[in-house]
Amino acid sequence: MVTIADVARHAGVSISTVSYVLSGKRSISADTERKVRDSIHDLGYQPNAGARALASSKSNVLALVVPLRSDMNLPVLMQFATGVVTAARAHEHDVLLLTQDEGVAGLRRVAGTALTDAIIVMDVEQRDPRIDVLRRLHQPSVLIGVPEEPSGLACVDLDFAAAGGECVDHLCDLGHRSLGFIGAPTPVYERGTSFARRTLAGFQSAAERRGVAAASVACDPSYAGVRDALAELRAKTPDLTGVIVHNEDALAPLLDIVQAEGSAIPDDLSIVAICPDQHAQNLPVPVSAVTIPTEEIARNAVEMVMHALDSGMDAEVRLLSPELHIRASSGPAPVSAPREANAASPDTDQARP
Amino acid sequence: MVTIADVARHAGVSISTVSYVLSGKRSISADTERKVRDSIHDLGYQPNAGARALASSKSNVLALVVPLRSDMNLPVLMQFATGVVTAARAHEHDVLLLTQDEGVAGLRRVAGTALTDAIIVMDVEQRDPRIDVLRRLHQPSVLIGVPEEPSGLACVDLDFAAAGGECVDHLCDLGHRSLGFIGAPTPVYERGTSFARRTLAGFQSAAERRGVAAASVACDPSYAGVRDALAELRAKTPDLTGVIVHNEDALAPLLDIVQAEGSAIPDDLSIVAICPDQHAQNLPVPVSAVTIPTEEIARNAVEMVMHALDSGMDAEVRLLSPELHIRASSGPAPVSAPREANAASPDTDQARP
DNA sequence: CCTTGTTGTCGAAGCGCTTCGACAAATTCT
DNA sequence: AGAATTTGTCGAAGCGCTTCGACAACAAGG
Repeated sequence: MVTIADVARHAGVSISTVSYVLSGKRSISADTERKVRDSIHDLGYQPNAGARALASSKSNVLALVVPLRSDMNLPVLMQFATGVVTAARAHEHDVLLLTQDEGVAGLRRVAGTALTDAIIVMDVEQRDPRIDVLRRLHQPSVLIGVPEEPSGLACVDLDFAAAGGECVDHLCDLGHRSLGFIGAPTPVYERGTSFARRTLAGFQSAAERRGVAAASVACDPSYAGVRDALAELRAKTPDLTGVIVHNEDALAPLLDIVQAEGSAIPDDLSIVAICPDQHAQNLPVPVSAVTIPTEEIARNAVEMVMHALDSGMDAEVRLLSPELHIRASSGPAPVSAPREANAASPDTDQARP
Repeated sequence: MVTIADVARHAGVSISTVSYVLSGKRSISADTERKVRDSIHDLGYQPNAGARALASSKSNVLALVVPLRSDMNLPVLMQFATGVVTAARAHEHDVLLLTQDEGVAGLRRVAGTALTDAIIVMDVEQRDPRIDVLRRLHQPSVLIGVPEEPSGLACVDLDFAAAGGECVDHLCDLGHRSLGFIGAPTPVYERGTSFARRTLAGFQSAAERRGVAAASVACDPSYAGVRDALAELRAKTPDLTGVIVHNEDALAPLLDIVQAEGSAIPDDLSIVAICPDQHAQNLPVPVSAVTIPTEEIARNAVEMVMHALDSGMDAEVRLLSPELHIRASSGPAPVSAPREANAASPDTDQARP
């Protein structure tokens, strides 16, 4: 193994000089710098991470906590994770992967042993037991998601409430007066998962604002689940003409089911989704969707971490604006009710779920 | 920050004694051990990872390289990743996430700086440029997947060739004489991705062994892609009655398309998949499938790494036996050809793609 | 010309831990 | 009983790096 001492000897300078060439923390003459860099290159020197961490109290490693729940959408998580890694590498940092099931102990461990410099947490719940721990930790942290009480914490996320609202507005602008919302599986709401609740709230308040009928259901990621969800929605809102889907796994089944019953999209039923863009495109009917910009969220999270690391933490809640991409799945509301429903009272403001 | 010196003082012993209590590398009297453990607990001592790594030349961190390709199935990768983390934690190790796009440089970096103790690489290609680097690295590594020339390397994977064969056997045992294979997207094969090629090879040789007609196609993960793939398969093998799908994203579309054209599953067409079990279940028709045991593969990979770490590397290729779960999507071959096809010559051994 | 800075380099003191050799004390063997 | 082990503990030497203070050498200011 080549050490900094080897480089110093080879270059005919002192160890500290080599170190300063590497860190740039003191000025070095052009001549010396060249000699040192040549030696580094010739010897193939790579500084030892452990020694560095010990001496500088910086590990240059970020912890990333990913949920391990079967009801989470894995592709989205994976996109986040790789996005975080890519962004972190751009700032000379590496990423340590932690799973949810280590829970609070995992956070304490990586921070307490100084394995990492900072922590990024995904899939935050409204009242998450981890946020108290994070506040106390002597290590900056950034949440992807927004808890009920975000004071003192840095958070990034898509503005899911606005996203829900934007979908409602889009459909209302097309003349729809009766909307349904297909959400995540029930446990996701019961846990108080931040993004799921915020979208639903955004949907509901926008529907109220626009004065349209609105109903919402949770939905299991199976064909049966989607079938039930759609049936329930229609029971609650008989003249349903527009559905907003915030559930990646429900999208494909929904399209099938609707098609199988002989309804046309968007002529009989308009569909708008909230999901990664790529997902909305590769479906038999390209689906209008509010993009979940996973990469951008990841990049923001890393930038906030880096900022916290060198200028001290500030408790910012950064919500990215939603962006609606209109495709073939949404269109003008049908003139008469699409099914046998009573088209008489189109804007009965329905009960919320 | 509490250091080992604080603990030693608090317990009234020397630093080395505390260290030996922690490592168990020398015998300690029960009395001393208790005192030390109490002090550790009272002070909330957590050893500094960097110092440890420096002194012991062990970082207790594993690198995991995940592919970042859009044509890879993300859920499967995510399952691998969490499986590796969970298994690693059971052995007191953490996992550093590297993405493919750092390539060979990433491997050199983590090994050269002693950031990690060992490397696990996913999505290996037949002639992967990384394997040469891995061989030279002074750090053990385990591949998930099997390259063309695995000598000197440790590899784990599902026995995809056997999996392909098992699917063929299952269908042949049910009386099918004309089989199709729907594979990954074309680029996956072009890259020489290990698992994709091995499955295809297993399919082909089993079909030959059983003397049945067989055709295979690559398939894009979109409805159009699947539609084309099915059409191509039927063109090559007119009296097709059984399809083997090695492409998670093609499964749901395929079921739709078949259903939409009025064919019954499995009465007109049997379908067998190679994918994670969970995926095969949550479909409108539960699909017979050879499980991809992601967690078990991950566990094996970590165990091989651990073994290499304390007993030296041995270049084992460990292939896990496939396990077929029979569900509703596969059944006896129809007595007459299902479509307008010529049922005359059922075992024309078709050309391979 | 002497002070006052600047600039570039060096030596040495850690950072917190592991581990080796030493060595009393306790145990076992002749 | 004395020699030979074994057991439990300690001191100290690193591991490879960062960083602080010191200090020549040289430039600029009065």
